[in-house]
Amino acid sequence: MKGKKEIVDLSSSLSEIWRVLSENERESIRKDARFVNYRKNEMIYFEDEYPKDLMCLLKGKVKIFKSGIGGRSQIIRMIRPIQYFGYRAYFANEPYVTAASAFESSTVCLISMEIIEDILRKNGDLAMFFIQQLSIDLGIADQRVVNLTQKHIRGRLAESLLFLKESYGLEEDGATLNIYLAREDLANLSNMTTSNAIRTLSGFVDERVIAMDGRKIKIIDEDKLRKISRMG
Amino acid sequence: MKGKKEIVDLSSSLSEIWRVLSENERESIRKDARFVNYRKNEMIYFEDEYPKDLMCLLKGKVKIFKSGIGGRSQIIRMIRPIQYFGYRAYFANEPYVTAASAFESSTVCLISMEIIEDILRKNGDLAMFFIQQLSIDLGIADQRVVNLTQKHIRGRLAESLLFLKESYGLEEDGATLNIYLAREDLANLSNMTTSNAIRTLSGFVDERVIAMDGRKIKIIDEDKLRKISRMG
DNA sequence: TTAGAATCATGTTGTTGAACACAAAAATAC
DNA sequence: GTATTTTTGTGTTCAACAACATGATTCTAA
Repeated sequence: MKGKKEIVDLSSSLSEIWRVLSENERESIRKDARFVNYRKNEMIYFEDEYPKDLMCLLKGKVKIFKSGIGGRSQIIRMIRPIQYFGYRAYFANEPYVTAASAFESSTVCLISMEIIEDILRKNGDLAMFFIQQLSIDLGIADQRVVNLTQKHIRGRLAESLLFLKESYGLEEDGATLNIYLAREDLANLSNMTTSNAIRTLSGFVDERVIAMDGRKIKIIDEDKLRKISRMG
Repeated sequence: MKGKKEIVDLSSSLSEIWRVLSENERESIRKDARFVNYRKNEMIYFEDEYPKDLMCLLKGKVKIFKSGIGGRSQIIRMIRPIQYFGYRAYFANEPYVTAASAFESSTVCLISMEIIEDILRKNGDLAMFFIQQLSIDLGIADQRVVNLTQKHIRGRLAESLLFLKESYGLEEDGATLNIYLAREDLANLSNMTTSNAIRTLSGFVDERVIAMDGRKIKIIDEDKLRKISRMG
């Protein structure tokens, strides 16, 4: 019935929740699932909109951000493939308090939250999946409050670089971050101005902690980076 | 079987979860529920401990905090009676990343998390209760990241005062905050040093936004306080 | 019981350093 | 070749910190 372009294999794409579902449950999700492509920098949802769908990133990179005081934006989290997002606001019964945009060309699978809620009310394993995700994210958010408020500028930037490494990994050379961020995005991730991101990055290059080539960032001395992240 | 001192009525004390439970489920909770009193400033749990129990504050006030860089502590949230806490770490399968202490003499009801997990895997309503709580808290944490990092010192303090009003209400005079915090705690809540909390509070008194008498804080001009909180 | 000691919370001030705004140049992308 | 991004420099603001003063409370030993 739905478009024929869905070559995507749901069972492997949504693996984490697929595992815990019955055949019936899978069927109702199959019927509803939609796939949407977003171009680089395209908005996926906006602050204050009402959430309707669970989203699972299949391909690409997505940033979740908030516009703060004077429109200054703060990146809250970054999403990588096979991560779910967009469900918090629905569960809290609120409009989105964040916005999401495709950081690079991305594919997202959408599933109606109402269907998900129906299923999880009967399926304890699925309920536990969301409880666990939310609990992990809440722990990260609590840690982030302390990191962003108490660490100094170098520590915050070092931490962001390590976070990007954990999230998206490295390229074949085993050193270059597998994501190319504008200085401005790096700044929004680390709670600093673009100027300071640039200055501090240059500092790291001088100290031979990283190397840069345009937006490519190579981690030279990860131990030292960790030390900076802990101390400053 | 259990101590006779439990005059506490579980059905009204745990009302929010009690409503959604079957008689069987209630019985297994009744059998396990324990009541513990904590004196002012006594620790309830410590960072890095393993979580075992769901906690429900029945009486008193509790603060959840993290020790950050150089032992500087950051208050993450404040708990008021009939709020649940202590479950996040269990669900995330982690040791506590925060600590909790009684802010004043408090009574807590403890229920084994294993029992709770067993029940919620079969009871979709209970599962939704925790999903909703976690979702709300995660939204607050995201907002908090922006508030604490982007607002200026006056805005952060103003926000904390309004938060305390929302959380614990006012005394009979309709103006005095129904919680007496040390300047240090106020500072830890607002991400500033004790000196700055004192300085900024004095400023608010000069501007006739609040009045102070020791630890008592009277909100004189709530509109102005809101304006300060919004503007930064 | 009370004078004094010790401790802690509160309040004040000056200094220092960090981070920001602004501006303007250089490099790069489209 | 125009626009955007990146880079560097300068002056200013702001908040952390240290050092210190004061007052309240608790403890203790005569």
